[in-house]
Amino acid sequence: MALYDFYFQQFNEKVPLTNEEQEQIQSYLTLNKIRKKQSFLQEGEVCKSYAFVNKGSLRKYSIENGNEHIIQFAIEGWTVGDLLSFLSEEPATYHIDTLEDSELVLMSKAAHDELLNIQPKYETYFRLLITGAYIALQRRHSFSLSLPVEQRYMDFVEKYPEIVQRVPQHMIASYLGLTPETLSRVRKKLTKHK
Amino acid sequence: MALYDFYFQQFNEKVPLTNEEQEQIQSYLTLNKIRKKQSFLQEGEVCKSYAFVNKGSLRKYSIENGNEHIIQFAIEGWTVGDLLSFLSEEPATYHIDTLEDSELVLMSKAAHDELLNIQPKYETYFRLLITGAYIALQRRHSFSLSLPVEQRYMDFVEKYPEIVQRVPQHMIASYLGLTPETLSRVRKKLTKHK
DNA sequence: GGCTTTTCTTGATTTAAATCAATGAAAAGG
DNA sequence: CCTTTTCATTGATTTAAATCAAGAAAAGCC
Repeated sequence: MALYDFYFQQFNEKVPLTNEEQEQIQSYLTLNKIRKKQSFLQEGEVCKSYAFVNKGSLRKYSIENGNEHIIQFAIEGWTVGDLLSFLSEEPATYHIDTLEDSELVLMSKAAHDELLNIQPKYETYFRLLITGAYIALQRRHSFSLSLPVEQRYMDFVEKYPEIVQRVPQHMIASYLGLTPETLSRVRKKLTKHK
Repeated sequence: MALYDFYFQQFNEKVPLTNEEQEQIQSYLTLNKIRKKQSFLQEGEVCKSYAFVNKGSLRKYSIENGNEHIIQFAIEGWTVGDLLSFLSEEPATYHIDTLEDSELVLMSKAAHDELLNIQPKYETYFRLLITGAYIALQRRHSFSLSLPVEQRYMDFVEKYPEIVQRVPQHMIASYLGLTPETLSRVRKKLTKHK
């Protein structure tokens, strides 16, 4: 079915699959539609599925005494979930919800475990997925330690121009660890010097 | 040989190996001794090997206009390397050097690639290694966005008491994204309220 | 042991960002 | 369409941490 085309397009870029393998893996996937501003995962619940974003956008965040801190955005082609909760089946420490009407391709924990056992290419795909995420996160953390706010914002705009278009500014501020007011002032300064 | 015992002890905790498998993997490893304060990797070089710390300690850091920012410490049982550089064979963006006399178990890129192809258990080991590192980094990044300095320092002390003993305080400050002066004052405040 | 270097602490001052407060603009929703 | 939220900007003030500066303590080395 065309429903999983995008998922397998991304998969094949990492690990090429035969048609049979693709059908095998597809049988473990389910589709899930969620409307805008609905919760996909709440802190304290177990993250039962890992999600690939077919359509729409989500945010992952933590809440620390009333303040939301956005950890990650996910748009089409990205995956999202609370990995620790998913793998260990312990309560999640993050919240995940949709920013727009979304369509998710879900891999349940049971499906994930079984595929790891029976389909080496799935393990390779997952390894590459996590490796990429780790490298990106390390870069991001490193930047947040060493670069001034202006450069961190410019880097974000350059790297994720689509997210800048689709996500409210105050959420990007939260992602960068700033208040909305500060980001507004940073932007003002940057447009002046351009 | 006993030289690799500690490496395989850690490996077996993630993925149990038979003696034959262990010997097979061992034939791809090399041992490396480095004296205190020597470089293991410099920015701009390609990270030719990923290192497991048998003995000693290292730090990974970036330099941004003269300022060092410590990304990671590695003591016995940890692994360290510039993962992006290692996998892509592009120039490293990080520096890595020893803090004490150290002994490293090295896996070269060629060995890594070959083992991934011929020994599924090595792939599983590596997947679990990176998965753990990713989860830990996400937690750390999340804390650095949301927790006040005091709690971040307490969390560090609780999680890595050994590193606190062995590493100069100003490097811990750098790891936490603080100046040495600020960390000194944070510590003073914490001992008072205890 | 004494000398040098590194590390840590403390104080005074500056600076960057948060907070507080208000207004205007845009988007969402009936 | 109008009303209500949500969102972005701007200004004034406060606050936390960086910076600047100096001295004390500890560690490393001939």
